[in-house]
Amino acid sequence: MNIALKDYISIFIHQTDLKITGCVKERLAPFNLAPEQNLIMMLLWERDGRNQQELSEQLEKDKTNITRMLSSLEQKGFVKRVIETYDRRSTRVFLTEEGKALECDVIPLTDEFHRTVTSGVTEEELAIVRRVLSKMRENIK
Amino acid sequence: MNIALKDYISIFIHQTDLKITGCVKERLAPFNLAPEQNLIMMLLWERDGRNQQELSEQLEKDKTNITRMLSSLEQKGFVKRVIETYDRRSTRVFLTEEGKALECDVIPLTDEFHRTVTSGVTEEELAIVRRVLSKMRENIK
DNA sequence: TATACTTAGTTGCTACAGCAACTATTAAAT
DNA sequence: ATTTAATAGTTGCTGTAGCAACTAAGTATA
Repeated sequence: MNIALKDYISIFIHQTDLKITGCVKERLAPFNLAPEQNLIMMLLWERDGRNQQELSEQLEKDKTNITRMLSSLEQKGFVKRVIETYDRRSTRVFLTEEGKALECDVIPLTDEFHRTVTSGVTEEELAIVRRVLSKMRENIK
Repeated sequence: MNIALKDYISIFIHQTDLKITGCVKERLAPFNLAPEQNLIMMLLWERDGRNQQELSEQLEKDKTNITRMLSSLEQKGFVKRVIETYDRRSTRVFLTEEGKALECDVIPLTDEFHRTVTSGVTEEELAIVRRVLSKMRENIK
């Protein structure tokens, strides 16, 4: 092979992402939350009553994913969907009491995970990583 | 929100990975190859006759993924599976003529994509990104 | 040799991920 | 006012991704 697989930075990023997501999944499992479901919850803990459109934009995800993740979260009893009165196409997503209660357990966990992941990495290095990844996104836009 | 979603480097990496993979998917679509299927093909172009165990290790993927991706590649006519005579549990994976023929189209494409992604990024920056991502993997091992 | 352990691969399950096509509803244009 | 556009969300499809449990086959041990 002219270029080894690991030399493709895209593959390196991809595999790193998988490891990280796998670890997050493990840590969230006790709370019956999947990683991406947790991102929705984080947005709702900040402010609930958002519609799916907004969640889709904030998470840069296809709206179909949002639909399905919310169905799961609703089934678990963490959120409820309410049809918007003034525009019946739109649904607003609210936290249940159970969903609200998760925050105090999960936020410390994600913050602690962030510290674990970045331990031994300087602020400068982290800034460079952010800048380079942003540049890469620009490059393929 | 105390920490915005984008401030979690894990999420930033994840979203970057999704953008990159999405772009790779588009570019490979004309060749009827999905991104991860292409990784298998790259290993086979280098040397075919590998067994699924080896592909699994090289790609750091669960063996179930390998099984399913190979089924798809086999159905497309790019590879064929042959049961190993000396150990009938093992199957060796070989390229078909059609599979071999893809190489000369796809390798230049992936190399060009790599150049596109990394354009405007210095070798030093790239080295830092690799080092930091490796460190992160270590941190959660 | 018979039993237990190990290994290679498959199948079933859940969770993303995004495209295409669909319904329902609202807004805009003629 | 009626037709047309656009918008919000859902469903069906294919492709990852990994765990658990399984079959089949080979190895080790009593």
